[in-house]
Amino acid sequence: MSLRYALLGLLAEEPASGYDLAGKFERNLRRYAWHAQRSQIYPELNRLAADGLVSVVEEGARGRRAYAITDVGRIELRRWVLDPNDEPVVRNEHTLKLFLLATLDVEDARKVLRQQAEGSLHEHERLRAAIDQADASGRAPVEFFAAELGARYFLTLHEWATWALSRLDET
Amino acid sequence: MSLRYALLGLLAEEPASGYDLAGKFERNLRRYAWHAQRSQIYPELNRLAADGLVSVVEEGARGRRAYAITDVGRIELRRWVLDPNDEPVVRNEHTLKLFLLATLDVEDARKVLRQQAEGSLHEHERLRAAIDQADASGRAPVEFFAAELGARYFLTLHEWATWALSRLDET
DNA sequence: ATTTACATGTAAGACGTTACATGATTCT
DNA sequence: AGAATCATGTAACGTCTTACATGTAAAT
Repeated sequence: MSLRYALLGLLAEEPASGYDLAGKFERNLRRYAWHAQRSQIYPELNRLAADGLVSVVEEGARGRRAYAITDVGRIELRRWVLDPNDEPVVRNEHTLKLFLLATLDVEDARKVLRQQAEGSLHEHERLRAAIDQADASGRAPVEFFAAELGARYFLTLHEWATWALSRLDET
Repeated sequence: MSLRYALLGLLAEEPASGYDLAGKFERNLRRYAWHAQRSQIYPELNRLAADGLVSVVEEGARGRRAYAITDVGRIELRRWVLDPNDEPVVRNEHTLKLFLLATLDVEDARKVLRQQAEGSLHEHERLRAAIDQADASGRAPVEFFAAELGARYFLTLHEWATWALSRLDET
């Protein structure tokens, strides 16, 4: 059911079409939080509309339909975000591969860990620069909390990969 | 197909039964890398055996069957782990909720962040203690790497939530 | 005129969850 | 003797992916 709330969350910021939302998933969510294809988004939007959580607010060119979150949708979104939810399920193929590196021989693992250490440091610096630029322009801080978490996450990944490399060197 | 490789990776460490593997998922993978239920693990083990990637190495009490990875399985596991695979898909309900914090009002956001700061510190300490214990008894690298990244990840979450709370207090 | 981007969907099959089903062994 | 844990599975249902299907508007 997370897809439903991801859509509500994106629509809570501004009205958007299914096509727009697919772009938002791609740009803002898929690397850290959630992924969805268009073929999943369109039917779910129709279900959300049928349930009264969103409504069509604009019909544009090429059959475009822009949706907005309703008051009922906002209440339901808030309920879900505030719900403590222990034991959330995580599926991260990238992290899984990092764990399984330890099952390969040392030279294979070293090579990939070096790439990982480098790549995550680069991602960290990219996000940090974007945050600093946004900070300077004096925007509302809460909008950048997610970016800050991303930056810290990639730094942690970098440090972990470096640590894992040193562990492999010990043996 | 990730489940298949998660199983191969765990079996690359040591032979195990489906029941054992469910425990390994629960303890080592589910919070940051991958999750699987027993009802998914047993059929997949049978498929892996049929494909010659694992084999039954022991039949014990209560119908227990321990599997070991085969040479073919090891080759296939290595191929998958080394495969670059850009754009891996992430689904993390917890992170999604953190991203959607921006849609709540400040008091609600504070509430979530306090829960987050407390919960992630607790998880960090739990994992760090488990690592210290494992360090003393010399456990398998896969479990060790997983726990270390988990511990670092939860500490990062804790620090981020604390930072975000202090940011909210500033205004 | 042609290409690119916009725009919405359906269908088949793969993957994952929840509930159900069964029984053996160990611990207290 | 009873409870907890070990141990393996199936069935129904829900979610997600991949391939297919269709057409419009803007840019070059």
